[in-house]
Amino acid sequence: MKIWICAKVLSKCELLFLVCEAQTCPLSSRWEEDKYEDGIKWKFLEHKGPYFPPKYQPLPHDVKLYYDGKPVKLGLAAEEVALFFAQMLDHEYTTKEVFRNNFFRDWRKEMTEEERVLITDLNKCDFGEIHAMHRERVETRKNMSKDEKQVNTEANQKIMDEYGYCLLDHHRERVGNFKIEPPGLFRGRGEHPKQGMLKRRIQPEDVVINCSWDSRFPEPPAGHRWKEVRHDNTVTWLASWTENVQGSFKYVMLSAISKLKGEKDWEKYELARRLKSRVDDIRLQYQNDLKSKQMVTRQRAVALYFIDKLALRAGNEKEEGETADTVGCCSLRVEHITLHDVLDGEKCVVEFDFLGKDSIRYYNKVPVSKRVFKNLKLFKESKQEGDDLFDRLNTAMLNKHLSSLMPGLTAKVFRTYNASITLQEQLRELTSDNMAEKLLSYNRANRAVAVLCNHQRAPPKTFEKSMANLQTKIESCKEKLALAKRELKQTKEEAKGSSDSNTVEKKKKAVQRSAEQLLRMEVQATDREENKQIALSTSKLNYLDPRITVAWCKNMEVPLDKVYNKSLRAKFAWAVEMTELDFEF
DNA sequence: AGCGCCACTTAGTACCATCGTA
DNA sequence: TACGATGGTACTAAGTGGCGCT
Repeated sequence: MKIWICAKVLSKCELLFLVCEAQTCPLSSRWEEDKYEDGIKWKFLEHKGPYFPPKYQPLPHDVKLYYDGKPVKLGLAAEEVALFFAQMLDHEYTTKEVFRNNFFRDWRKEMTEEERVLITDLNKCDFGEIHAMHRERVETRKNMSKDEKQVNTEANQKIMDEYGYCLLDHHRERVGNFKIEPPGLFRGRGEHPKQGMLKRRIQPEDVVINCSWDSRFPEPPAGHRWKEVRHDNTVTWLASWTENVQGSFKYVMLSAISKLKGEKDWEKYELARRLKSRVDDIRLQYQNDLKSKQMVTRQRAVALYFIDKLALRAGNEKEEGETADTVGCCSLRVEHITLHDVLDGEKCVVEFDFLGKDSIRYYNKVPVSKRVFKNLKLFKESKQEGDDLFDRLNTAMLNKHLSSLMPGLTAKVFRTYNASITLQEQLRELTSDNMAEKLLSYNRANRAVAVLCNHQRAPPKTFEKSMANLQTKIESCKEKLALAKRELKQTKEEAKGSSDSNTVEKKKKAVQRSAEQLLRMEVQATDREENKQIALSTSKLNYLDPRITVAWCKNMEVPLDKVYNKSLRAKFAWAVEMTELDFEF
């Protein structure tokens, strides 16, 4: 167990104290149990360990690789890796030079001496037969009967029952990712230099187990041992291993609906709310710092301005050649921004164009203050492509400065703060009375946040088609409405003088119904069009204080399940329970 | 200050179950 | 009943940031 030095204890306690102080609503029941002393995450932890993927099933004897036109029956190890490649043949990945080279290098490592001598050129390998077999298997699986699918579902349920839960401080909690990642070919995002490399099969001997010393330890699979069983209650993971492609750690952790994760999430939003009360001062300060004599301070001020105004990520340094070339704020290079004295009638425009996390492109044209603009010119001066824009700054320095302004403050808190405050403000502006329109308002507010945070998605493959479908429906609904209106008019005339108001009422209702239906569909069409390339889920899940949404739903009389699905409601159970009507972020 | 290690959050996509519709 | 669209979930990569060491 670690020994905690005083300075750290103080800062953490201070933060916790401030967080509790800032909290406006009382915590109820499950969320109310006392906190452990600093750094301790649990007192008791018991679980079944991770679930290992099934071992490799050899190919049927008649399915072979062909090399240079001749059939080759590979040994088990090489065959498994060949199957990984064959399975991906429909994917663009397998045509990429880097992917192919990495794959081939790693594949050859799995070959026997004999195979390695024979197979020296990937282009001479014909995976056709293996690929066809794979396609067939996929097809068979797709065509399984209901009963067969049911058998699968039940088997999965059994695995879930056994491995999907743990005992943490007397509570039964769901485990998030209890399955060990199966072997395969590494699929990085963007132009990843390691794409195609073999991701090794994880053995129990690679896995470290973390649990209570006085719990029933998980059993390793028969004939195996764990790498280690430790009892570290300053961390939350149940099992961990090192992944071979990047050498990074992988963890089995609790699910997002667990108490532990929920509390952490709540603390995150409380921290962001604390920023709300300090942000004016902080902005004033970095505006001032733009004039500093110190270059570092000015760079820090401009970076902070970007992080605050544009919700850029911090931008840690990355090891060159190990990952795709992506950047965040502090790692921006001179080629990522273009300065326009005037652009489209606006002065001092900064044009951003770079790849961010997951190699998602960030493109934006932003008018900035003269002072920021002048500084940027200065930072770019006498530098060339490839040079850091903020050459005197890194995320550690930035965060150190931020934490001196407010305990616990780091760059990412600005994203949480700006996302949540944007949602709250947008909801105030956009709200209307009809249910469909209310939901559109909510989605628009959500969308404003997603745009701010640059949360993108690939347009759904069926987008154009389903849009067209919706349009035809709208057209036919329009006709229906017109017809209903005509009928109403006619009925009205016929009913003149007579006392048949009943039929008129009926027709009126029909018109109203059609009109509502049409509106609903038109709203839906708008919503979907605006959403084409924007992912709402990421901000909903990670950036928007759920209490804003819960309070809005209560105030607007919108059922919560219209905006939060079951898992979101579970994840944000704390907010559902504690949020009052007058909650303000 | 800089680095490596570690733990944890944030991210997009592939896949799957379910639903409404032809 | 078969089908495609849709929403939800599983998966795992890719970030952030703290900490201890040199």
